Amino acid sequence: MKDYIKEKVLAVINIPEEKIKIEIPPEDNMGDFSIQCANLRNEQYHNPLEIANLIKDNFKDELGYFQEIKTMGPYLNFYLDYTKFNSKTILEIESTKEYGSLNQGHNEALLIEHTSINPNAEPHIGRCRNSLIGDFLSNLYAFTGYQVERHYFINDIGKKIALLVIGIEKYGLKDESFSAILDVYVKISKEATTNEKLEEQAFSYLKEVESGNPEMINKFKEITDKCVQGQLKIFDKLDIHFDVFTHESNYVYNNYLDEILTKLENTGKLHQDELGRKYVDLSEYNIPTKEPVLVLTRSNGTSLYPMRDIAYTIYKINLNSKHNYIVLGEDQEVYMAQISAVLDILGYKAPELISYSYVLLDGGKMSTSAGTVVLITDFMQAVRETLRKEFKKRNSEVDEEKLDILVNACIKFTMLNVSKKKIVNFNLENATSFTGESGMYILYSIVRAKSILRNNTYDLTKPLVYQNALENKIIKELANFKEVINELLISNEPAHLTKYIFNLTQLFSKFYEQINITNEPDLTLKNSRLRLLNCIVEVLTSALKILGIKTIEKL
RNA sequence: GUUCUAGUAGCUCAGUUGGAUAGAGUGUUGGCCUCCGAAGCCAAAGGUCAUGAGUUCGAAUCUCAUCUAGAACACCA
Repeated sequence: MKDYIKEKVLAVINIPEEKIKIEIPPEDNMGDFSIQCANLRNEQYHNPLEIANLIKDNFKDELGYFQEIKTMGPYLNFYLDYTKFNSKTILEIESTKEYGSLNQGHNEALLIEHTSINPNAEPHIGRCRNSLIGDFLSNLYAFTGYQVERHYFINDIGKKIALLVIGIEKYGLKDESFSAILDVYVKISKEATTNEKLEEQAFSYLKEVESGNPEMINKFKEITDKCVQGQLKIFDKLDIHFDVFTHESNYVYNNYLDEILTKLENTGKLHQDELGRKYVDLSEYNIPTKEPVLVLTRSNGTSLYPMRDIAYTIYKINLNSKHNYIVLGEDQEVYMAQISAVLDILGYKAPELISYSYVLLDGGKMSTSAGTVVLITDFMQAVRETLRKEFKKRNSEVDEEKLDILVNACIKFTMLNVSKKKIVNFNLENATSFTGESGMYILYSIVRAKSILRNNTYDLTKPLVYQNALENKIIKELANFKEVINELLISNEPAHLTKYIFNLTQLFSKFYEQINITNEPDLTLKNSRLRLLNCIVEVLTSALKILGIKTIEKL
């Protein structure tokens, strides 16, 4: 509709297309679309009021979408002809398989890496922000017609893992569980702060891995794989899955790293300092580090993480150089700029970075050692208990399968409802509440709608009649879904989608209170309302699916 | 110290490329179940958009400065 208005305005006055901004007026009585004509001034047109009148008088609404076009000061307001617009929108939603998707991806492949948590850590709510945003993006791009491949990088070597291996050799494991491994890690890393010999031993283990000692390599792999299994179990509960796993160690005991170093050497950007460390000169890239370099190797010749990461990233770029995304915390922004610069030197285009801010716990930083951390499993448990209590209060029961869905809905909606760039101030009490702006409210509303749809039948061939301002408003919001999706592909901002979902749900709740459906005596009206209800459910279900939230039929 | 990000109602947050009277949720205070599921709906109160200047016909939005919080900046990953 906005394109239509734009096209017709351009036919009236001669101005650059990008100067025309179609807005949604703040009040319902101001129409459905508007143009602020002060923006259209140039050498030819001076007076906004005159411009508004000029367009109004010459606007050719060939398809008859508008019942009225009015000026209000410098504003030009367009009033939709709802009888036409409503039917058109409802029919489009009913006949489109995935309304909102315009197949923007044209079935092209898209690669995204997210989560990639260190094996020695259990996911907490801070880290899982990465997974939730990553999964949201994966779903969004899949919805819009991309063939999405989700990648997970397993950091199975490095000092921390070496320490873990040493710890298990020293203390053994009380059982095969993930938490048993984590216990050992906590113990050994504490010990390492006072015992310098442990660090030496760790480095010697790493050296053996890099020189290809198969026994040592296996030790590392075996332990980290167990860890990853533990992590994946947790993500499985969140309904988050991955397609491709890559071990960091792959890039260590073959010649891959040497090849990259040779290539870098040929560009003249690779240098070695007096301690024998190899580093890349990034002085041409304006990266805000004290020294404009990126160090790739230790003085003993073993690789540092950036070295392996570059190798891995090149592997990903070779798989997909066109649509390549990575989700990282804001603390990695400068690091990523360094990696991108090195890739640029080597002639590669770096993946597109999606970054997000920290999660603080009740205003303070989360710290594993201080115990001020909320593990995702504990968070899920807390939400589950709150839900159980609420069901009990209402003397109703809920099975575990439904609880799984509800818990996910609460967590995902809460976490994705804050803009990526904003720090989340996490408060368990707020996060587990589910009145108002919450996943529970959304799912509950859908259940109410579905219960009406279940108990009534409707006919898709009968004419559509709407005579209520609220219905007009809802249908306009449904049509807006396409634009929201388009905007998401640019902003990659999950909070925009949660706000849309909440807004539409709220409109539904008003509709539910104000307008009777089942008992409406006029069958045409009843049929039209049922079809509208069905469209609301369709759009909400699609939108929730992008957030990674499933819906339920009954509570 | 340098660079980046943020600061909007008691609390948690929206506010799209500058545009009409700054919006939600939550909490508070009232009201609404004989009626499609009250985990809901309606209403009221609640604001120096951190502060100060500037640009503009017009600023929560752009620029500069200051304050506050967070992050990054060479052998951690």
